[in-house]
Amino acid sequence: MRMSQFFLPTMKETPAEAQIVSHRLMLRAGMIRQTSAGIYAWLPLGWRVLQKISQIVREEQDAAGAQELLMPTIQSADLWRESGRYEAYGKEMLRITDRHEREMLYGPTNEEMITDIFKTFVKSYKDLPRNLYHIQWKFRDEIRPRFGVMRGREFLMKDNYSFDLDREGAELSYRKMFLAYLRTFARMGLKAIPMRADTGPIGGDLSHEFIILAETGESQVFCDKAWLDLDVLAEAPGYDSDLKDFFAKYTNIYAATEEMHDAAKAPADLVTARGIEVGHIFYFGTKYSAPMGAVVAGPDGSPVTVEMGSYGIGVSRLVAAIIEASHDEHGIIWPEPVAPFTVAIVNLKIDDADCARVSGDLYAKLQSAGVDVLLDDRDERPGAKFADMDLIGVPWQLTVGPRGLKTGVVELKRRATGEKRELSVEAALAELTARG
RNA sequence: CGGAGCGUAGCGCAGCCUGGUAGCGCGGCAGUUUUGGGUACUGCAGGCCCCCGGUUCGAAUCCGGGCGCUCCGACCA
Repeated sequence: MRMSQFFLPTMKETPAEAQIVSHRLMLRAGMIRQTSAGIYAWLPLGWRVLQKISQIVREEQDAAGAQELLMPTIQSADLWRESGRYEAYGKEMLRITDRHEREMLYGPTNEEMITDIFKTFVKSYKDLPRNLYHIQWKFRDEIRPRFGVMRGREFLMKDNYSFDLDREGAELSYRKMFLAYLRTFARMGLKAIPMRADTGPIGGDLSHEFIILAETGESQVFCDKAWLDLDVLAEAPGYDSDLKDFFAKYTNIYAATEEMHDAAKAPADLVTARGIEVGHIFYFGTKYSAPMGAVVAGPDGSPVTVEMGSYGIGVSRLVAAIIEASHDEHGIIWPEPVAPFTVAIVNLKIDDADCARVSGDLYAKLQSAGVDVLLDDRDERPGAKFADMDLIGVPWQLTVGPRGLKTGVVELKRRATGEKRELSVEAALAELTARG
């Protein structure tokens, strides 16, 4: 992307309404635009990040055996009457009436709809297990939306639903999602810690919240110091195993939210920190399948009510959560896997022939190597360019200026550490091509 | 949902008390200048002063009603 063409409205000043650092930085970096209380438009830079995050979520869901589909945002009230939640859900549900006076709603979640789809088509135990997911906009009419996309009313969520013949199968599905979530967050550069949770209105008796640690997190959490050294990507077993040992290991290390914390059970090496909830998984048995009649024929021909679980990741919240966990006074520090661009080329002097030629050449070669690259070809002062790059947090920043080119070098800066190195154009190209 | 505020240029704000030509900084545009971490100067453009009604010769300003937004608390992917 050429920055001169890119729709990127960055700001020097911070809008007054933004209270937390991720909200301020998202506004200043031109990622979002508020359109109503708790409702945001995603501008091109923000949308790129949202897609990067969605893609990682998608890859891990697919690897765990879940299949993607897409359900609508608007649902029928009748569907929710089947589970009894139409009345139970209260004012958080946005209710809509269509031109025929039919009662509709903007989905806050999809248990009813997926159960309806499932029961229509799945009639035999031979078709189990099934795990279906989608990434779709949800609406929950929060009393007080705040903190930007961290607690918006409309938000993008990955939600999926598992269907199994018995509790044993359902628990295996649960463990697979447990692993998938740990891997998903780890791939985004986050330390996410699963904590036993209340099941709340969704119901059920087995549930974990995934909480990432960030100084500015909303809630107090407690965990064993051992969590900080775990590397799930290095040791995780495959999805074809039963995952029992893995699950036991990870659930036996102490971790608790403030509500569940028990000082008597806490280890000596206790870390007290702030956390942000980015995912939540539930096993809830037949809570929806029973009232809605999701029944299959078992091996002996008799009807079996299926065992279900549901699993959610707040995709749009993750954008803010990552910023909360990774920023400095200059701006965002994107972990490379979710960065909107991996590399930025800063042409310091656009009317200098050498600068234009070298930066244009680097840009073309990196692009054809499949690297997400941003070329700053704007007629701005160097200070403004550097400030913008740090604000939007591009992990690798390659500065091409007349001073360096005299001796054939460019400067490569790593956003995360601030480390700068001078190297030849060829060496820079080789190093950055490897990041495609 | 209880409490507290705020709506004036794209953003941050002053003006309102005490009614009389709508302002400042940032940003934008043009130019000069500068050129390796948000340069300086000059000029220009940009406003249904949230909406509706009332008072008044005259309302951004006073009064009434509405709408929107924010903050603090109780609740939440």
